[in-house]
Amino acid sequence: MRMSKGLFPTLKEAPKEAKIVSHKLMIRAGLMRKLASGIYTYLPLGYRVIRKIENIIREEMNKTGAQEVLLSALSPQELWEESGRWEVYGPELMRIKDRHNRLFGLGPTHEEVITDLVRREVKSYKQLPLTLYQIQTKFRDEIRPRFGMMRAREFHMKDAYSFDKDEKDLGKNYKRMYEAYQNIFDRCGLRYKAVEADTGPIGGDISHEFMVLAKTGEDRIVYCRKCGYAANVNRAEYVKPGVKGQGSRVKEKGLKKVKTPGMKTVEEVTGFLKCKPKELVKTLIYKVDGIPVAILIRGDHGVNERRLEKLLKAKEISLADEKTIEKVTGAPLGYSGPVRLKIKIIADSDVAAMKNMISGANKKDYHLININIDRDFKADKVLDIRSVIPGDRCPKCKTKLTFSRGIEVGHVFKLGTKYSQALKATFSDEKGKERPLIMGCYGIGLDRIMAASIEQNHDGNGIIWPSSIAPYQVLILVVNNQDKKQVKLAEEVYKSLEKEEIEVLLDDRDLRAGAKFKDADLMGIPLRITIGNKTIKENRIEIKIRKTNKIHEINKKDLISKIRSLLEM
RNA sequence: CGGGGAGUGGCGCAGUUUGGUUUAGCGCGCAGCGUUCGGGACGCUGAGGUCGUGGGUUCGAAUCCCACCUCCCCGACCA
Repeated sequence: MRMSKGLFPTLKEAPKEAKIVSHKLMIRAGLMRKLASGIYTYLPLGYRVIRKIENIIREEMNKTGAQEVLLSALSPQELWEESGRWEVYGPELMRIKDRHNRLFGLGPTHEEVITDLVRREVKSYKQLPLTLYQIQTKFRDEIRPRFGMMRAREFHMKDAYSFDKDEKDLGKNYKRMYEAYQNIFDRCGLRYKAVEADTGPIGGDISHEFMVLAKTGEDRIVYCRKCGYAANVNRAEYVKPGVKGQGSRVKEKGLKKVKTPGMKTVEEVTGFLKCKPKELVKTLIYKVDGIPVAILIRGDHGVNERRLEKLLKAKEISLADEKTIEKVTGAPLGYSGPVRLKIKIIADSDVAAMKNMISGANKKDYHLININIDRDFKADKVLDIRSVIPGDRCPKCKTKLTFSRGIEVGHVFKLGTKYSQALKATFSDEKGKERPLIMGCYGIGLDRIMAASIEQNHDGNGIIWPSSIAPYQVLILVVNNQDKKQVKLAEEVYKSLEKEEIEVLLDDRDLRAGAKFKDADLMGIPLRITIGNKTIKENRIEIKIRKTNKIHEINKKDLISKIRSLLEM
């Protein structure tokens, strides 16, 4: 491609709305432009990257034996009602009406549509296992789109769905996909971790997220450097470091009620009472299988709901609504406390070790100070239910856990029969018995791979693409466009690369050399061939590696082989 | 949705506090001519703006008032 003939709009300055590097660089390098909040247009350069990523994914998916389909983005309300998600998904599901006033959802994910397809076409265990995938545009009306393509309302996703006759086969499929995902992210040149994850609104039992390690990531993860254990903090297991026997020696002070008008949150209360969050106890009212239970957790800790669910052997837990809280505590949200509470109380073990704690008084605008366990209230159970904190150790090998931030680029789930049961997608097994299909689902965000790659691979001058997803492999820069010799040589080199099917960009724009150099660095093409006076004089071709800044000067006849070997590095 | 900030040529900004001295300005970019040409050159000339939108106040509004729209940031069932 000749740059003089195409659209390559680079910018010296990024628009002020862009806050993180990948977003800034994607706009500056002319990969995309914003259309509306969370909605973007891909320019030629950006779309080439997306297609590169798409092809890597396609190749790896096909290797697993999965087949590619294309499902409609638009799907009828009735289908979503069958699964219950027309309600459950909430405002994040974009809905539109057709001219007959019939409602449609714009697909944020496609479990319903694929399950509908398969329930019509698959009748027998002989047709299983079956895995279908698609690479398609998705829509999610994000509560707050941000960071450019990182959290957009319209984005691109590969979603795969597996159908099996039993759990064992699902396990095999899950493993196959997990490995395919590793291949994909390896090939894209990302540094990532696969972590144990929560299943969220998609549902299912087991799931792993693939997290690209980056400071700007929205998720927090922990991992063990020694044994490789890794999990999202919201569900990470841990072993507490040895507890120092202090606390027991602290003298118990007298219980006191204090007025805290309008102070509800930990921040407000600690600010008002001039104390630290760790002296406070949060009394969270949960519904455990429908029954209200009070969970006591230290002010600076969070609840690991996954753990709680497991330890209580509960099917479903969730925070109670405000009405339930008022009924149970006799006070509005923000003033709950354990003293004289009539429901079951479960305390985190860190709370059990506290003395003279502060909590709500179960009365509006009042808190209690110097609360002590056993004296002022009794906990029905003491459990380790807080979420992981720095200092905690690996549940498998007891090494201290490392904290990091991650960008979720992929997620694999074992769904089980959640959707097949709701949509009555069944098959006949070997004995002729009708059973629901066992499902798995597997997603990858293409745009996020692109953004995450930039987060991990850039410098002060711009993007540094790994050659696997670079929009072009080589950029030829003509230093002086007026110099006929230079132009002629550049054309010659350009044509020889094109002939070899090396993806090449020729910067033949009528700009000064400096501007072209800046743009070349910004766009991050892995190899740059500079053709200037020096080239002509010395009769040697100069190749610069974007990543290392290393310059190779070679004879013209070795050009192609040198480029090939440099690209394979 | 709650809180904060911002909308002035394509991009980045000044001007708004105290309405008139601005014919609305600057840098970059864009067009033409000339000189230049290995890391965002220089000179001259020029094009491009309903100052987010709609009302209002006033002799006079980018500037004051009201309403709305858009964009960005922080937070969101953690009491």
